[in-house]
Amino acid sequence: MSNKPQNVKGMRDHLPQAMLLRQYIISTLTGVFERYGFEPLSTPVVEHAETLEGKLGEDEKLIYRFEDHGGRRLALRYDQTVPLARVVAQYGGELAPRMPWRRYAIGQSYRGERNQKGRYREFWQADVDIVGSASPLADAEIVAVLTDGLSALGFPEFTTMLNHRQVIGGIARVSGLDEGAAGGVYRAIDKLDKIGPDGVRQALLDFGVSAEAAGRILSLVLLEGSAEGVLKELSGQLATDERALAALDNLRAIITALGELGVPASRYTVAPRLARGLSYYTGLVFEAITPIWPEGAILGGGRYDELIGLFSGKAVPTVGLAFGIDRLHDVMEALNLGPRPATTAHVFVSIFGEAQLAESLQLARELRAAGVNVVTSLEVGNVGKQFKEADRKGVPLVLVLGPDDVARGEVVIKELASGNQRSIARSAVVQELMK
RNA sequence: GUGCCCGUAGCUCAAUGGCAGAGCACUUGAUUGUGGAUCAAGGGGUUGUGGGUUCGAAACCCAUCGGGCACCCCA
Repeated sequence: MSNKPQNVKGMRDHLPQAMLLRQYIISTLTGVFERYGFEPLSTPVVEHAETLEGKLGEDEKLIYRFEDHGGRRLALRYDQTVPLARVVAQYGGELAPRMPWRRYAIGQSYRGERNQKGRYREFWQADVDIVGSASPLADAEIVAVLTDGLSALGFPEFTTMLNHRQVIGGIARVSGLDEGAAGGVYRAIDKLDKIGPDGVRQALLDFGVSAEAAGRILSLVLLEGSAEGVLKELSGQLATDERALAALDNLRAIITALGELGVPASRYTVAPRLARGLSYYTGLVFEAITPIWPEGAILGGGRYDELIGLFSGKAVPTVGLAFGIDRLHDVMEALNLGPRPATTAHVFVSIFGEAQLAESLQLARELRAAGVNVVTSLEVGNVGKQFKEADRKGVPLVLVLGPDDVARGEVVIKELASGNQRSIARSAVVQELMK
């Protein structure tokens, strides 16, 4: 530790190669969010510990807590959702004209888990929420943003699994379970993809669920196929449970709106097995999955109509989702998606010799003023070495202003990848490179 | 948070108790108007860190920091 510095466990450095892709992801998603009229919000990563406490259920043990110099009990934010709730309560009047408020927030959150691939103690999320609307249109719009976002990033294959908290609740109730037992049952169900139907059956029996009830739960949870078909089957099976029927109506309305928003039916399924851990969800829940990332969801979200009311005292219906930037990055890396520039500079301006120094820097200035990313040599002379530097750094173009070129009023532009070079008029260079 | 595996040059790895090495990368030169290929030379290490065992430790033991995997949970 003393000689070789190391990062803090689970907290990662992002070197330029990684950052270029991460910034692409962030700017692409930002573009999608703003096309839907979402507005940016930024809050500190540090909150009062009590702001985060009492919102997350068992996950609270993962919160980073500490005391500051003044003895205040503080915590690093666990997600962007609870801070959003705080902001809505704190600035209610100021935000009122924006309601229903579409807001996005991109930044890091912290969870004290043991890290694994795709799971870090500091991680970035792009969080998108619609605050102050209970309309199924809002739920559908969030799913549409999800679909557009992944499409804009170039994901070829992904599916969003949709479910509703009261469908899961209904399954538990018609199987004769009380609400108290439901939590463990949801967790068992959520593992279906990992442990298989028999594993879930065993887990249910271990929870004390009767064999008959376990069989019934399994048959419901295993339903799949077209969204329409699954909804119809669930309606029959859950006919005695009013809340579940209302939930199914809600899902139908959301799916109808999805169609109107242009989300193709191939992009989503109704999946009764989807539970999701966060305790604050009250309605729609969803997760996007992609076949090449079996480790888990690359994003997830849902409706949480009560969380924001915990601070403000009145219910503020809200639906939202979080893109996991780190997982998106890992998947895109694996699939070779997105642009892969080696560096930010597009043009390397070499400096032939002392006599050409001013002339070369002047050209660089003009290019920058025109919006071209330019790096200049910091060494004067030895053009061969300068070419080597440009090549090593991955800058695509090298400009040479040698004595002969300057005398002719020309500049040599060489494209390193192809090796092609040509000489063009000095006066035309800026125009040429702006293309 | 629990369990298991791992940490040697910038990177990938070798050396299993007895001289710390290779490939790639990097620097310089062959090449004073042009990178990549080739050839030659060179720099680079307290073997993550601290302690212990031993005549002798990269190797064995303990602790610690970091990485990976499975639980758990999730983005």
